[in-house]
Amino acid sequence: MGAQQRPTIKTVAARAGVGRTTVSRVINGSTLVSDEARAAVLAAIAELNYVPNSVARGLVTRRTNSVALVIPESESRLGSEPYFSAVIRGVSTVLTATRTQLQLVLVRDRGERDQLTDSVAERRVDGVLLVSVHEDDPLPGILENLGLPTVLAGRRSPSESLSHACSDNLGGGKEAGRHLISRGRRRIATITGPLDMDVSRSRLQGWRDALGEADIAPDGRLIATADFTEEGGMLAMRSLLERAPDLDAVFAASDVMAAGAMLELRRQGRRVPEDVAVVGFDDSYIARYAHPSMTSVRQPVEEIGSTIARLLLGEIADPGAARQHVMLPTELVVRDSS
Amino acid sequence: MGAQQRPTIKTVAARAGVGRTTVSRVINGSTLVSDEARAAVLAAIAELNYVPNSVARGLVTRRTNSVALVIPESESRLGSEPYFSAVIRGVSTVLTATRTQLQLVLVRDRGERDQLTDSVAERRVDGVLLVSVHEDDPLPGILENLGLPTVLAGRRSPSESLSHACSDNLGGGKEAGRHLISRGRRRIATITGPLDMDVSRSRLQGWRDALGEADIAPDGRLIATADFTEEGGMLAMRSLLERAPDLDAVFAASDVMAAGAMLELRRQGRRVPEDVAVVGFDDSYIARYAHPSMTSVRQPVEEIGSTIARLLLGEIADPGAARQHVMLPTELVVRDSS
DNA sequence: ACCTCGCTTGGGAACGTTCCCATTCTCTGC
DNA sequence: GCAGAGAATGGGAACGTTCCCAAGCGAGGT
Repeated sequence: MGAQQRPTIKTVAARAGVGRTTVSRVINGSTLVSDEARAAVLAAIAELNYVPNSVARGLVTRRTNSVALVIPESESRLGSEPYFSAVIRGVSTVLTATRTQLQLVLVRDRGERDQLTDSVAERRVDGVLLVSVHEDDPLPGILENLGLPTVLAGRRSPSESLSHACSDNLGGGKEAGRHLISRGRRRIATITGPLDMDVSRSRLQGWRDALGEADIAPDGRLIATADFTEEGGMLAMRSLLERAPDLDAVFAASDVMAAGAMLELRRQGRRVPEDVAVVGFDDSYIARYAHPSMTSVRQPVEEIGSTIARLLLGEIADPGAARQHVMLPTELVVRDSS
Repeated sequence: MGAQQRPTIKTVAARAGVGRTTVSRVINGSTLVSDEARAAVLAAIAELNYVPNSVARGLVTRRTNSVALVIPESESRLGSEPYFSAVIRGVSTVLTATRTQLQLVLVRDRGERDQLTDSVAERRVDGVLLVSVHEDDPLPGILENLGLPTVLAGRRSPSESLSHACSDNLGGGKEAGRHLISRGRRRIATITGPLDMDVSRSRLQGWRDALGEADIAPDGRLIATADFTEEGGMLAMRSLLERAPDLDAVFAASDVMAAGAMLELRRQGRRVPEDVAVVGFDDSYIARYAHPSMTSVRQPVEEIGSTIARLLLGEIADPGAARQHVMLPTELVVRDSS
């Protein structure tokens, strides 16, 4: 039972006493069908428990009603990095509403990336969402050449040509800097992400702008680069303390790195926030669970997810349409670490 | 450019000077092809940059090389619940290695679930992975009736008939109980998950067993049920403290609930671990980030993910094979909260 | 020298849809 | 009463692959 031959559009047509085409028209909501024919078809569909075969449909329509969401797993582990989970959630919300399937692709290394482009070339998806792209990432270019609609979460540079949604990283960094200054701090360090990513550069620039506004002279010893991991944040903090032992605040470009920094601060006997104030970025649960709870720049990650999904669906529906760039606001959430 | 007509198997055949079938044979690795024909075909494929159309292939083979991973989003938000991220990671690892696509389905409510069964009926996937099933969940039965290979992470009951992988929840609960007893605690409470889930019942039973071993009389006032959320853990803790103010330890069936419990304990002025020892379950980053850091029962979540993926691929390859049940060991990780 | 067997090969059919087009039927207007 | 328009309908072809089967072609055995 259960596994017997499933009905096709022909079976339905026979049962309803009409032709294949009429059934197809009913399924696809064409108006050029008489009421009685439509009723007969709908009855037959219900009786036979018929569901159209989406693969056969895809062969002729050249549409799969599914999009890929590509997440680079190498650099920031899904799970320890709540950012990705939130993006997935936002994307999924929009896709489910439009009955589009979500193909999740975790890319760990180069080999897997090549597989990905194959899979995309196999026309298994109508479009691609890319998260966390580096400036020199070849993937967006490849996809563009394949003529496949592509939308980014984040951007490769401020002049990004592909459609994308990102948060106001410059503004967020500036807000973090201003906040620390307003708390009376003057030796304010920063831990940035990889500098080949626009997120990192923008947040760094925001921090610089805030310091500039307050006429605090730039000091290279107060800048350390890490890789968005806790371990990296720890090491960066250590290096900062060596080069600038008198620092009294640090702005990290992610909560995870800020958590690593706080670990190192405690290890070296510096109190947070009394000796060193800390501000993170993301406002994930890590900020809430941290001890002391962490001040952090909130970015609307789930909304980024839903936005890129919406942009992609638009681009699939109308490939000729103009590319769109969306920037979402950030917001400082003040807690005990600053 | 880029979007011009993509080559088909016919184009390749013409270019290589052979028939369609020979090209197909080369692609699918048949040995019944002469070396020179194979060489010609491979050359043509390379020159034309040909990639087989997987949709057309799927139409005749009735295989899509993609499986669905279904995650109920309602009860435990992806992201705040690291369990799901880890499962996804494990699943993805195995699938990528076998070039199988992963369709991620977040199910929020009944309506979305119905869509899911439709989508499954449309034959878009070769099999389904279900996470976090409740005892009376209709989905496994529906899928079984559709004749679609189905594998569960976790089980509906100890006599689960479908293939599944789960961790040794009974053993884990027992270990947690024994540990607290070994710390000299005697009034040991527990916060369980929903009792219509086997995970919850098994962990509870393990806790009971441990208490029984130590000849501690059961006491209903020491049991509270929550829903695997932080909020729920908080409320459960409050209720426990009301009913049994003399409790000196609590075992929560998840880290998230344990975190909620710790919050409530602190609010009521009980020190952890001096007044009340706390043990969680999962050993997620929440346990590490908690303050004090949390003792927790580690379960190999990523391995559960890779196991169910492997089981599903096996079942797809050989639908007649016997169902398999895998139980993975847990391990107590002792930290400062106990 | 002929038959047979095994290795290669390629054409036809099928998978289940949608789209194009021709056909039938009905109704309107003169 | 008849031409023409427009609505409704259904058959054929196509989408790009795989599978079935028939056929070509040497070689080896009798």
